[in-house]
Amino acid sequence: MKKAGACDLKTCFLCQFSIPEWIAAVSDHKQHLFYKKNEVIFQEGNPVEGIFFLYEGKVKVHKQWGSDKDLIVRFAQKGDILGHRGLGSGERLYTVSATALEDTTVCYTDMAFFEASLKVNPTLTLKLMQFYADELQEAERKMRNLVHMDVKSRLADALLEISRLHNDTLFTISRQDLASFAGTTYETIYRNLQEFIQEKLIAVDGKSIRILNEKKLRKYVLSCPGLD
Amino acid sequence: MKKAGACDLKTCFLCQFSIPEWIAAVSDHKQHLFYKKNEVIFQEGNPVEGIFFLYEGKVKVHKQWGSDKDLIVRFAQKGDILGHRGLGSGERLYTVSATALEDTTVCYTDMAFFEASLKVNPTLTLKLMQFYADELQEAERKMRNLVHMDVKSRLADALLEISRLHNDTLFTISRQDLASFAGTTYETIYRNLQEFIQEKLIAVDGKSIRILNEKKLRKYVLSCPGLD
DNA sequence: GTTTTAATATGATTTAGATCATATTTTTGT
DNA sequence: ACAAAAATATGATCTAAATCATATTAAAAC
Repeated sequence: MKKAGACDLKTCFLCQFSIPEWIAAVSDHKQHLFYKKNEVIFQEGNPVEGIFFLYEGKVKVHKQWGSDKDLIVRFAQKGDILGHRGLGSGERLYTVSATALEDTTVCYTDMAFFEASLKVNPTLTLKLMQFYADELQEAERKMRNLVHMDVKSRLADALLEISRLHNDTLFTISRQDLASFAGTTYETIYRNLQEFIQEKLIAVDGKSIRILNEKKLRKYVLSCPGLD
Repeated sequence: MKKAGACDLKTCFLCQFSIPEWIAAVSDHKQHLFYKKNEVIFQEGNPVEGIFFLYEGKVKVHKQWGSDKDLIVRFAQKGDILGHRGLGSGERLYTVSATALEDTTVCYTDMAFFEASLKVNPTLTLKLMQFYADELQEAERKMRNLVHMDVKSRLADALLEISRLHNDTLFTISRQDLASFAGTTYETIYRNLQEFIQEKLIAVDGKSIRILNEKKLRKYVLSCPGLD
């Protein structure tokens, strides 16, 4: 991690929903930080120190299991918040890790200042609350998928989600991360990707994946009597 | 559902964190509702109409899958909020169902009034936000458990969680609900309960379960290199 | 109070997907 | 540029847990 100067005071969640009078204070407390690819931004189990707003780059938010297993709960990108789970009422430890998937710039403020900001800016609190509501819904949807959908459908869902995130049918991701995101193993992902390739729903070249037939892919997700 | 008069204006989340001047307005908008055992309080997919505060009884919050499968994402009890997922930015549809597990009294207000309350009472918003943060952490923890723990460990976790909720080592729950909560099938729960009985970690009499050896049960949950 | 319906009990069978094993290719650190 | 580490490829094997099948019992409904 390297410090990377001040921020523009208008892009991030904190600046966007703070009252104009508060921006000066924000300016004093915020700083840009730079993380290079694969660098850990914060680690599950460590004390919560601050909150991060993603400016540039992509980050995976994941829970680790032992030394070699992992579950990616979310991918974050420009505009997203990281470290907000630390605001709960429990122990102040990060319950997830965040790792940069590419070179990443974040805007950072310590938790004390962020909490002061919440007190001063009701709109900020309200927006953050809505953000949580959305994340919770998504987490519960994924929980249900893990229990009731087979791996192929979950992989289809994961591919569509990642594509949506990149706002592009072409994107790059490691099989390992794909496995951790779909809640399965590398080998199973490998095999199911092969099947999707055969069925001409996707095309793969190295680490990059292109979605060729979104409609059919979506059918896999919906093929079950569930709603969505 | 039956209407059941006015509320005491101090027990629920909404009253507790609203400024005194707002309580009169709350009084005009809140009402007690009564649901009997197995009655549906709200249903996944239906438009969000309001928010509920549990006064008495126990409720399961669940996502359905087809007509016969189910995942219980949470049990709610006295003091808990229901229907808050409706505050997200997406479509205003309930993303979960809520069903009374016993005769239940809730305090209800329509969403428009609750949202007005949030605007007027920053503390309320802040507390709700914290509540969400906790729920999100728990949801993600369960996600990880579903992916990385075997059924027996998840059952142990479920039993401990339900016991904690009841604040008692003795509680009553159907095998089916236990299965839906642990993310597995009735048969698998049945078998694993047998094993726990054999190991003298629990005792079962009809639908009631007593935890005999919390420590060993907890070991099952922690037996893996994960943290918690 | 009897008919339906739902929950429980339990063995037998099947299968999706994890694990293991090993070779090859790609990345990354120095 | 080269060694070490990580990611990928792919077949073979194993197993936890789902599914199926069928009694039995308990709870609701009429």
